[in-house]
Amino acid sequence: MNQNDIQNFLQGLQSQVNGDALDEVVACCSFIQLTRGAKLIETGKRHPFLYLIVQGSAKSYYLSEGKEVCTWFAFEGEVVSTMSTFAGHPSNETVELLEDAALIRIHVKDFKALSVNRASVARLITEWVVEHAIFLESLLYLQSLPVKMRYEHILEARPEILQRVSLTDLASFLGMSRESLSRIRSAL
Amino acid sequence: MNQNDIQNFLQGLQSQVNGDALDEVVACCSFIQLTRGAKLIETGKRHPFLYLIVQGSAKSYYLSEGKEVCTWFAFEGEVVSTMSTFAGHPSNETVELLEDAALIRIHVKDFKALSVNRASVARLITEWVVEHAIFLESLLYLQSLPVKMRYEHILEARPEILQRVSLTDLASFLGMSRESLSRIRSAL
DNA sequence: CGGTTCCTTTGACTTAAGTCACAAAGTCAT
DNA sequence: ATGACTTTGTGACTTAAGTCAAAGGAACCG
Repeated sequence: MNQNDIQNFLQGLQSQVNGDALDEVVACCSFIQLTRGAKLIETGKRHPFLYLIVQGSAKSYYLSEGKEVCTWFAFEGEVVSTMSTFAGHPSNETVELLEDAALIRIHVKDFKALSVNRASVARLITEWVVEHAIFLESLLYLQSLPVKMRYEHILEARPEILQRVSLTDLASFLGMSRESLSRIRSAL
Repeated sequence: MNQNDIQNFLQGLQSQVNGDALDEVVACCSFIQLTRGAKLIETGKRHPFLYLIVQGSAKSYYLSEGKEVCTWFAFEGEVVSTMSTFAGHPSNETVELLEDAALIRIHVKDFKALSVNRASVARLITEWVVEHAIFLESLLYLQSLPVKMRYEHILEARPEILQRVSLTDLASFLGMSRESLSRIRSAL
């Protein structure tokens, strides 16, 4: 994947960054390929990159009393980052690839620097962050439901997750035991 | 509270908005006073204002199966908004005053318009949203704990909440029944 | 191909937290 | 104060969901 491919991919995401600003964004992108299990972001470390998934999938999780608590999954076309990356804090979460993946990596510092002079880039950043915050609100809502309804909700809202994620990771994401998820699923 | 007072209050918040940009921000602020129970934002409505609490407190909640689920409390010096306000969507939540309050109201449209030419305002917006997103992450973590630990955590992290919020609202915020909270509390 | 190992299913039992019901204590207006 | 209303506390019981344990399946490797 070269600069041109990256540019096309970014354009496909329908952002409002165009023309010169887009060229400048592309200039802080690089294309990388990593294998299943690779960690994009690690708990406790500052991590200066954002990623865009071209191909593959990832999960984010933190450890609570030794157990993985999965907070989200990401697939093709989605932005992978944690709020810590934007804030410049050490990350609370680990982001790990579920499959071999092709990614566009963006250096946050460069990207933020661009936003100073390019209002369209600043807007893009705000838009991503607002979107992520709304997503987090939806997760809180999800967790407030009884477990069976959590599954039904995700079955409805993000059926693709069920195809690509292990029962163990999905159960952790839904905040229930693997056994409970297995039972809910077998009861159709 | 006049323009000058507003300016001083904003400066006290230590933002990086200064000089002319600050004057422009102040120009889209107005000062209002409302009584306990007033609703700053209502579920299902678009709401074009942000609020800064000068004096008083507020809670945000949504209804789930007829019951209030409280998502946060805000006190003096805090920004009150929902992500829907930033995104321009109808709100998922209702924000209601817990006490009579003095507030600075900011028109989001004006504020956003300012951010186009004032990078410092754009940064401030992003900063607020990032902060809110990190806060939402902490709520998700809170909800993943067993109920007793949730109470202990809040006792540790935000003891002022316990003084100013009813047991009913606190229980709803902590995702447990009033009875459970009452028992946890009486067991010290 | 057979043997590890990992992932999922199923069953029996436990437990954390909720519900229901009622009592006690506060708050407020007349 | 007195009574009406709201908020908080306690007890008995129920239930949703977790834990533990064992057994099938699928995928992985020499």
